[in-house]
Amino acid sequence: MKQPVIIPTKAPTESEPDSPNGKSAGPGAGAAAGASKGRNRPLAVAETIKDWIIAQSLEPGDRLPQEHQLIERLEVSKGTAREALKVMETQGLIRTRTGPGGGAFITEVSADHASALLANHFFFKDVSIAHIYELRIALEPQLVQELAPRVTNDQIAELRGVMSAYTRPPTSIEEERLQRVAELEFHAVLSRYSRNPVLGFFCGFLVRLLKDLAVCKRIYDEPNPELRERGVSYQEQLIEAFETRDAESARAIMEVHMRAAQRMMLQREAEIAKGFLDTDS
Amino acid sequence: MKQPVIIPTKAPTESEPDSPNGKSAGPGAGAAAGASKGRNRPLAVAETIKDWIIAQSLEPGDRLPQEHQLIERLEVSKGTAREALKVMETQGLIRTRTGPGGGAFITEVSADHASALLANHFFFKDVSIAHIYELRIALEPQLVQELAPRVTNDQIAELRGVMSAYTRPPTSIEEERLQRVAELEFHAVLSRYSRNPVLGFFCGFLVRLLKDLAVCKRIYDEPNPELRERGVSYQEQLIEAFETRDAESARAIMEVHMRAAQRMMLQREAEIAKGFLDTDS
DNA sequence: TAAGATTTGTTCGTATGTATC
DNA sequence: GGATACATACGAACAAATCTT
Repeated sequence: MKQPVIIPTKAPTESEPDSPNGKSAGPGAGAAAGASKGRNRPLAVAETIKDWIIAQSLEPGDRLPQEHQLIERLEVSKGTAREALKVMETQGLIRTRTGPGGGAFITEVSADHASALLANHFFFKDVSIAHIYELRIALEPQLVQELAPRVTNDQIAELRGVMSAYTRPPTSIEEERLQRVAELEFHAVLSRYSRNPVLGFFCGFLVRLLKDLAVCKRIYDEPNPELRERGVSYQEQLIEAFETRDAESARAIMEVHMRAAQRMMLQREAEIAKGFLDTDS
Repeated sequence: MKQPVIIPTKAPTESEPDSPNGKSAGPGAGAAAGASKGRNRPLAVAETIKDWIIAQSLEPGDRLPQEHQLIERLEVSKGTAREALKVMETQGLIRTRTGPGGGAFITEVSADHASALLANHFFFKDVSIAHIYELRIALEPQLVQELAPRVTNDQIAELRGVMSAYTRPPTSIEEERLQRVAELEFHAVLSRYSRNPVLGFFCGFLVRLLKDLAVCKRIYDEPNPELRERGVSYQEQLIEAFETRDAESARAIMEVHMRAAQRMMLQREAEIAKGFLDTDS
């Protein structure tokens, strides 16, 4: 029983009234409503198509009308229709295929795609390691607490599989870096198991943000055997708690783990910052 | 000191993973160089333009080259260039203006825009009131705890202004609904004050999600004087805690408030569901 | 107020690449 | 390999918006 909870709606267009001229109406205003004739911008066309999707309760996998049919029914040119489809493709709502039987198909917006779009929002902001860990400490214990009572044996096996990538000490710097990434993958997998889609997405996004940030700041460039060992130890404890379906202890383990990781990451960040000051310009 | 923390990244396309050039790629390098003819998709063009932005450290407000210049330098047709710009506009990275001195300008991706894009990801998922409140309980107390010691008098005044919209009992059903929305606005404003951009965004997004969901489920359609009074009372207490810069009590107040609101929303949700079962087919 | 310049926005006709049969 | 159906790409001409004079 699919329930579309959110009305997609809403183009970003007219956000800021920073231009003080009281220009009114124009094609920009209420374009989406009466898209039958005349002023049709691609965004309005995209909204109209979305309305169709909602009205007809189309689901992922369903196909949209063909390009030339869209052009007919929307009374727009090919270029405009293409731009509208491009908008929807960028939003992750459709995918197009060429060839017979091809066309635009509705797709679920994957977490990956949504993360990439969301990451743009933080591009010009100053996100720090501290910010991310503040949230991981608040959310990941909650995540494993809810997971523990209902985690399946298959899931536990998958987690063990991820862990197997870094149970052995690394033999090279490159392997060290890969192990760090795999360690983060453990948490990414955890977040995918969440029954709360929002919680799962938030946790997964934080991991992604951390990965970008860590790589960007080269925090993973140098070995840190202590962090690795403690990380593995905590994750093994967590698996044990999962096996006994012990929610409370899973939560406690994750909380301790997160706080320890936070301390170490911040310390490392500070060291690197100092290093830059010493050696750099 | 702006620090771009994230590599912007990532088209969803599955076809051609172009050259894995790092962030230090020059303007010339990239997709356009190799494929002057034939193989140039708008997405690749958009990525190339993003690479330019990074390489030249362009910031919000800066202007991109004009359309015809892009066409020249990228060796693509007008339609393709336009589609590429449309992609970036959809992602919220640029805004275009017509007329002399017009063109494509780099913009920060607003929280509103990012929220709208992210909401698409949850469109086909079953997000419930319970899911949202689980996260609000985890995050909003954290938010006000960090806010309390450093909240400004202006901010307190703004919060009072928002509250003034619903301190009086509503005189009509319509006013009742507007008051509920204003009450949510209180939390949206709070989230904007956060020094942690990720925490702020998460809290704001939850409010948005809740608003859509509540409207969708008609939870706000019927009066609920108890919820209103308790909400106002809690918010007044919170303002008091802000005035004394008491972080701990701000956190405690918000936690109690969130749990109370959760109980009431879930109860209301259940009632409505029952009502549907009774009256509906 | 009005005309002109500049730049994006839209449309159309046509050609080409690509996947299926 | 050929035919078909479909998206993808190109370029010229026109329309609309906005700034300047």
